[in-house]
Amino acid sequence: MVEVLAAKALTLRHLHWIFMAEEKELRYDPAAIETKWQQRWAADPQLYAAEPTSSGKSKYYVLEMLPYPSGQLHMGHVRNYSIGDALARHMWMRGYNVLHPMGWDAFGLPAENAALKNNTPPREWTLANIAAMKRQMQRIGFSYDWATEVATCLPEYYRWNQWFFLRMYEKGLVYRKESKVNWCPECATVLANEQVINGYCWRHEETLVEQRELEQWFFRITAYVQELLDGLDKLEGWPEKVRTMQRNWIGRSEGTEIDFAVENRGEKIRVFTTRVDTIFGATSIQLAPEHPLVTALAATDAGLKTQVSKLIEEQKKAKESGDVGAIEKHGVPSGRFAVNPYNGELIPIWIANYVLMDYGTGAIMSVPAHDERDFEFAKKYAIPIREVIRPVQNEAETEHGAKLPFVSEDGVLVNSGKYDGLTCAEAQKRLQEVAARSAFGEAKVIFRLKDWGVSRQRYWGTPIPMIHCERDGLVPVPDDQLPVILPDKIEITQTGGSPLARVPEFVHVTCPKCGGAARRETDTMDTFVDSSWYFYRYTDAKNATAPFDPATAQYWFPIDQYIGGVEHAILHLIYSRFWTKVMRDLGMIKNDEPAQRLFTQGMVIKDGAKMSKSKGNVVSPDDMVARYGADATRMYALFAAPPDRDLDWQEDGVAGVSRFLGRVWRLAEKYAPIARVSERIASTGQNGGTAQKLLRKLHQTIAKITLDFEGRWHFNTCVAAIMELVNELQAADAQLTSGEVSAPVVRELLRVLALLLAPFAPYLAAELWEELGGEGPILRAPWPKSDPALAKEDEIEIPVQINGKLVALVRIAPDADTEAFEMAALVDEKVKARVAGKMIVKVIVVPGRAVNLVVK
RNA sequence: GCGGAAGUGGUGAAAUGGCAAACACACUAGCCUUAGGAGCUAGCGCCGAAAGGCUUGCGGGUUCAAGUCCCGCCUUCCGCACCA
Repeated sequence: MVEVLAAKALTLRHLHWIFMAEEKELRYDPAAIETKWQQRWAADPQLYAAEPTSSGKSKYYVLEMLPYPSGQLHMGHVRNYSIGDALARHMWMRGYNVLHPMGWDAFGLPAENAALKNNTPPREWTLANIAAMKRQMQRIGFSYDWATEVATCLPEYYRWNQWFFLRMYEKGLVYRKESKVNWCPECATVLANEQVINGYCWRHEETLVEQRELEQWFFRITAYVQELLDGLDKLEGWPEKVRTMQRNWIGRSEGTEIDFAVENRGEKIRVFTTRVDTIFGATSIQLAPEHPLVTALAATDAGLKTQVSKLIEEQKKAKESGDVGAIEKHGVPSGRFAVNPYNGELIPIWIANYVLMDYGTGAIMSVPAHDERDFEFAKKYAIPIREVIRPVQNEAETEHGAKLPFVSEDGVLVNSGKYDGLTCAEAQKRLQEVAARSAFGEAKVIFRLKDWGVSRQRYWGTPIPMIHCERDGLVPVPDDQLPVILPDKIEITQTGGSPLARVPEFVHVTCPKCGGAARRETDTMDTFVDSSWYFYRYTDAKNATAPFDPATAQYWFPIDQYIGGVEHAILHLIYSRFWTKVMRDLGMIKNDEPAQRLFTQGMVIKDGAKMSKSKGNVVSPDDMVARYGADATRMYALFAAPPDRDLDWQEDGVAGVSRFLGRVWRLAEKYAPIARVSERIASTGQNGGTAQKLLRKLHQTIAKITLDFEGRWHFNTCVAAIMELVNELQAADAQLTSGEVSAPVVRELLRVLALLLAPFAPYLAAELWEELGGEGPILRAPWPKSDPALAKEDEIEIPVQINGKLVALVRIAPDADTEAFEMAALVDEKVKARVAGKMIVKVIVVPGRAVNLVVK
């Protein structure tokens, strides 16, 4: 009895299976198609490999920013990589030698946090995440050459960070100095700026981050500051926004430094000003609370000391809360006076909380009449306000003086002794000359950009290859002892500075110079070091004797197209420009800049907000791929908005793209047999209007998409154009089925459709290509060429306007002459009716576009 | 405050100075059916029964013609900010 029931159940299940199988024939099944092709592609490691530099083809290096291996791709990645992948595939089809690599920015704090939380070693956690994300990328079908894969946490990679560090040390581009760092007392460790959120620790919402002085390693990026600034003008392939952000970050400022002697003391105060022309209006000197002179004065004055530490405290708090501009201006008089070198005037020296020690000289001359902040401060403390610049434009205003503070440089000097009457610009020049001649000042350019602090008191990063010896001081690790391996066995805790300092086997070494006992540096490098040169490593990823081969790098560089998020506009993109210049000066490369063109894609948002766990609006790529397929997911990412704009993720939209791909698939299923017939039966050459119409649309679509890839990158309209083409094919079902459209034309239509889809929906394109009997991988098939003759319309509809208002549409050949256009417009019934009884003053014909009648 | 970008249907959006709303989503109606996250057909900016009129943040301007160019303003987003 049991057996009978079992047999029956089996039969039903069997029937159901057959039934499902039949249904599958009619149904687009992305999972089946994509699994099949994923396996085939995985079995062909050469598919996405670049050819040797001797290939003779033009090279094209397309690069997407490498991800941090968090363990999960997010939609931002999918969008970024879908853009790059479409471009790479297109360039392959255009016959270029394409380098399209991927890697992992694998060092960083999250691995240590995960280690704490899950008791998993950072290395293990990171490598597992890399494996998981690589699987995701392969599932989506991105065309990376995995043979050049780079993971920055592996010794094969980070040994070259150390190597570069030593080369830069030799060139004086690495140095050590005391510096302020963010310190979380709860974590008992240093935090990166990004880990300080409104002055609080990112892990301890209630803990204020402190500033501490520590010995830190620095890269002398300021040695290249002017070149980094000037280079921006030449980076025409970079978004203006990014160039502007970098200019602001570099913050070049031209001005003058002037020494003010301190009355009754031997010292001088050096101030920086961009407005030396206003110096006769200086009615006080303002010092930063941490200025050395203030420290000296406070040392012998307990009362002053208390007040100054209050100012420092205020400044610190403001800095921590991230709202420095909102601080209430506050200061104390030092009781001392300074001498204005131009006129010998004695002016009081104050100490103010709005003056910063780390900009300029930490001291300013205060000119209340011509500076907003000085004005506010002078009002508060009743410091004299002396007007020394009068506006030139307005006579009436000049007589009574301008409204103060008058900050414009569009004026002439007054109350300035022999300089009266000069314009601001003239005065600046003259006053600088005088200062230089009398040796109390000079013209000076200062920058906001500071040297790059690279020390991190953390475990999961590149060990800094230096040794501290009591006899020999700082000793670099010799090249033949590289890499300094990051020890595996380590206990990660949240307390007590550099974790490496607690690994005795790591710390204790013999000094390479004297052979005596010495200690290793236990700080590791900022992870931005890793990402500053990784794209050079891709060109020669397996090199065990050098970071890369210069000749190979020279072939591939500069990167033709770099694609990533705008959040890297400053740090990563300045550091990697700096690194490129350093490598150039080391003689390793010839290019001055890493990337010819940069594209910054928009964010992926959902319900009007950036996707984030806390908002609960995260859409998982895995989920999308499982429901709609990889093709639909990535094609939606390109279709929903132009790539540079923010994209609002709407799942219904993905479903729509998936339905579209289903239509394409069914279309191919239906007509592929007809298309294949053409291989055996000669073309009759008899194609009616429908065939012509379809071919016209086809060639228009080719032209549109080709053009877009060449610069505009509006892939959303490319996808729309393919949809229009498919809609037309579908509307011509009767003619396609009946044979009215000949088999060779059907074949051509489907073949080109597959080619056009290849950059956007590579799985389906490969499937169609195979079904149509295409030769080799579609990726290597030549990109179709648009035939202008076939694309041309024989008749177009153009608007006829009367006084700029649309009144009729007339049909006419697009290449008809001006008279024909005018005639066509004038004979139209609607036009006649509107013109009747009036006078045509003028007829404007824009051939091929419009006719406008000016009528009275 | 400085710098940058953007404002178009119910939604995502499209439009070399020349028919505003292509392509899609959602919605409505109908058909088909293996009742599906399926397919097909049609409709779908606003007002209006229709004819027709109106419509690209607001106000000006240039032009035969402006979503597009120019001037002023408003709003939103992003970056920088007591930078001397």
